[in-house]
Amino acid sequence: MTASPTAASAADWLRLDRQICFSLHAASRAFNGVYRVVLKDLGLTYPQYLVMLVLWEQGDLPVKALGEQLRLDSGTLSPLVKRLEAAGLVRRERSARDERSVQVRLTEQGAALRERALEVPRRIGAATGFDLAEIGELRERLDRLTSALDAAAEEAARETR
Amino acid sequence: MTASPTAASAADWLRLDRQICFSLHAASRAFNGVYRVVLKDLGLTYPQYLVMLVLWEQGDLPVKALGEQLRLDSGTLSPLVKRLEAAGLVRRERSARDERSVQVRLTEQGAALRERALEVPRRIGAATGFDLAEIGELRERLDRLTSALDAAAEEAARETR
DNA sequence: CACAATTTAGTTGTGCACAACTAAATGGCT
DNA sequence: AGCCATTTAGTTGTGCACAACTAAATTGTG
Repeated sequence: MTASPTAASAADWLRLDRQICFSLHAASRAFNGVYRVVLKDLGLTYPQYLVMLVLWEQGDLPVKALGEQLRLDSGTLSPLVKRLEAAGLVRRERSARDERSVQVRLTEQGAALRERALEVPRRIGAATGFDLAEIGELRERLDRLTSALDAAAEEAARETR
Repeated sequence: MTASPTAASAADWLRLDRQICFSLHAASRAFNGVYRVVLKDLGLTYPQYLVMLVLWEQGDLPVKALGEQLRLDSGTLSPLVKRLEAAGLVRRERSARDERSVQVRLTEQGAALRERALEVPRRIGAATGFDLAEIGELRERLDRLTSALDAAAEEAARETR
């Protein structure tokens, strides 16, 4: 198996895999890191900021809808939203019509926080040196990658079954 | 930039921020997800796989060097490496020359796992539909983003001090 | 109507990321 | 030599991600 072409190219792929895995992993953590610093002033973590962004944009939503928007399940969202509630930014209210559903509502304080959050993208964007076109292109590529990966996960899971 | 700069453009940036934040966050988790499925056979998590990739490529390393390669600190690596040890894939040995340092060594079993891991990149890569050039380009962009973000985090941290 | 299947949140347990801290060994400096 | 700063791992605590599970309400079907 030493000098055979299959083994060599498989090893090359392993090296490439290390590179791309690492790049994405590092980028994600770097992103998280810079937001952590900027969001510290607002008292938000990065995932909490994502939730607030959705609420600011779309108004009050049930946990279910939040999870769909952000692709997060209740195991992640339930405690996160509770922490937002503890911070006084949202209220959780059982829907009267469907008692299974919990509506997440911005409080005055939560809505007001948006004003301060308007600063955030400027502080990030300005410093990264990426212009709008580049951001858009990167985003398009990442979304394409995500779709492909989701499909691949489906495929891989099917193989295992 | 539009003619009316302040409120409208800040809100626009907030919306863009939501989009790019979400795209990267989602891509990272999708990546994690597809690897989770594929790595299940090997009994590895994604970060554990990253550590093993470095060890396969570069041989035994102290925890310090692993952390530098992967930009992970001891708070993450110490328990992770312990779990790899518990799985029989590595041994941890205090260096005789410098008793502060802990050398992470592949066991026979750990080295042997590489053979099975050679399958992994093919299973991922084939399914994503990205060719080598695209992977390279994406990687270059992500690395540039990471550098910029690291610099931005430095900058932001300096502002706060 | 009765009851099984589905939907919606929440809980529990495992692992990762990171900040803040501790402990021990080392190296440098006077 | 003596001491202090640095280096290297490890520990503790908080929060996120996700799998597997539970509980309760709702919906669909015979």
